[in-house]
Amino acid sequence: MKVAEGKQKFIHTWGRLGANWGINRTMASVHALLLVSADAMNADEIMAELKISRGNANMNLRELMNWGLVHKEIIRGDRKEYFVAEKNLVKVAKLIMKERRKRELDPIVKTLAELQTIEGDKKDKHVKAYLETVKGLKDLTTKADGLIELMLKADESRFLNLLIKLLT
Amino acid sequence: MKVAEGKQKFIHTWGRLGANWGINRTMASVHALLLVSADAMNADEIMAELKISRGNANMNLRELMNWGLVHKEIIRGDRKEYFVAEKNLVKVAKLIMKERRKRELDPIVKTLAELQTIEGDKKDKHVKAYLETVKGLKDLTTKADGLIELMLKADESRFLNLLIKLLT
DNA sequence: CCGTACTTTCAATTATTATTGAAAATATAA
DNA sequence: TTATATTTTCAATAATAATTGAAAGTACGG
Repeated sequence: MKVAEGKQKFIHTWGRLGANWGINRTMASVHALLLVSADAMNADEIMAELKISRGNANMNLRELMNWGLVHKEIIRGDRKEYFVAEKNLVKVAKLIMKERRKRELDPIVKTLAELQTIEGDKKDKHVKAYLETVKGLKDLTTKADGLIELMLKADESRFLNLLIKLLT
Repeated sequence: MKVAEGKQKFIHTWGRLGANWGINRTMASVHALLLVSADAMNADEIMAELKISRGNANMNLRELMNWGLVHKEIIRGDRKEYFVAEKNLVKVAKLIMKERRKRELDPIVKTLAELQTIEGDKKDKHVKAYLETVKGLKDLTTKADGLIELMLKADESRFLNLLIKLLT
């Protein structure tokens, strides 16, 4: 396989991956393109490479910057803005985890706590089924939150060592 | 808050959660409804409760069964089919992880291995950037796969102990 | 076997989400 | 400041995904 073909496939694969994870397909493609590019790229280059409109490129680049996955780079004597992706994929994974935790997990933990405060006969099987499910899910999200916290804090080698230890 | 209201909100919350995770909103709602219901429900009851069509209910129930999250229950002397959700949320989380690993992670690991086999000068910075990203992502997915494996294998208490140990 | 109650399928429709492109806003260099 | 290059916005449009509902398919009890 040639490099150009590999890049194409990589962009496609990452795009599909993103779509399964609540990330817009184009945003994931732009990210993939910048990840496999040696140099910073400007909007026109990205538009040409991915065959997308200026508005689309702009919007998705902004969103990638909001996630902290991409940043602007100024090149002296060039009016255009250039974009670079964070290439350390461990950092990338952590940024994504952090963002999703903030956007999704935190609000859910809060909602579940509210949902536990209902009036009604705790002996009634319907009330019981409800409360057990809500409690179970709250416990689970709390645990997931702890795991994410751990992954975000732990440095890579420690985390790897841990994994190895536990898998053997 | 009354139980009925709590149920409504729970179904809504779980539905939104699912949508962020590549699971169709209605499928998540049906799942939520069965999770908080004390008794098995038939198609008509589910349709009425969620205000969805028969076709929609049928399709999403089938998908939930494919995931192993819901199963049919036969009630003697009743021609209707009844549905029950697995209520143990740790089991539920494991089933979801298993299914998503199968559907997404496995194919990606395979693709990334292919993408590493390119022709070209490994000294060239473009080739280098490409290979480093692909390798980085492969390492990451392999690690993620190991973590999932661990979570699926480890019994709950061991996993909890581990977490506690590491968080303190 | 029937007749009937129920389930499944899927083409057509509706709802949702993503994308375009051109106008407005902004920034740069002279 | 002004002329111009570049970026941003957003209403209109296109693409995608979910939903309906009625017809076809199944299976149960007699």
